[in-house]
Amino acid sequence: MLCVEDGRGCDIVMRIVETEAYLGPHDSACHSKVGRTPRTEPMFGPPGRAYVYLCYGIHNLFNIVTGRQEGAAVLIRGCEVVGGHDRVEVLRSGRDRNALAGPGKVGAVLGVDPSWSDHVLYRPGGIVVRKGSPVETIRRGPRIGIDSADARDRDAPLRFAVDRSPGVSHPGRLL
DNA sequence: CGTCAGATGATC
DNA sequence: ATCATCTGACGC
Repeated sequence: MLCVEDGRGCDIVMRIVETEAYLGPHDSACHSKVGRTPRTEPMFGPPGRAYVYLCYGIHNLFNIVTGRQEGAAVLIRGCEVVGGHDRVEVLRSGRDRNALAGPGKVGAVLGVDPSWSDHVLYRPGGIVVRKGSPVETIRRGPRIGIDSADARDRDAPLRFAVDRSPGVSHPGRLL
């Protein structure tokens, strides 16, 4: 679960339904492959924090840093909005009420930009990650949009999605 | 259903 | 030059 606490009683709550794993410098699809730079530095920091970057000059993609100092992170690719719909609807152009299928949409609703990198996600305030309920079926498949990676990394099934959730992008590319 | 172009800007 | 995307426009 992902909670946005704007401090005005209009919090947004969303269920994470699609993710991708980026394993570290040895993963040719992972940003940390270039080593420590101003942009990738957050990935080498402590886990449980955010890594946000601007993608294609338009979309801010939201990641959760996972490894200790290893440059690993999880990209949040899809969510279902379960609370604060009124707040969200204004921000979205899509028609499906609570489905945020695609990392750019998730980032837009979260209202993040790269200045959110390093934000602590396990304490109240701003954006908080909470434990959700167990899920019936999780499907997996290759990651999306990483064609320039080595074939081995490109084909690795490191994308995970809740079966039949409307918040999952590219459902046809799951195994 | 599929593919494709264009928008758009930080990065190294 | 590259790029972890989205949308709308096509064609089948």
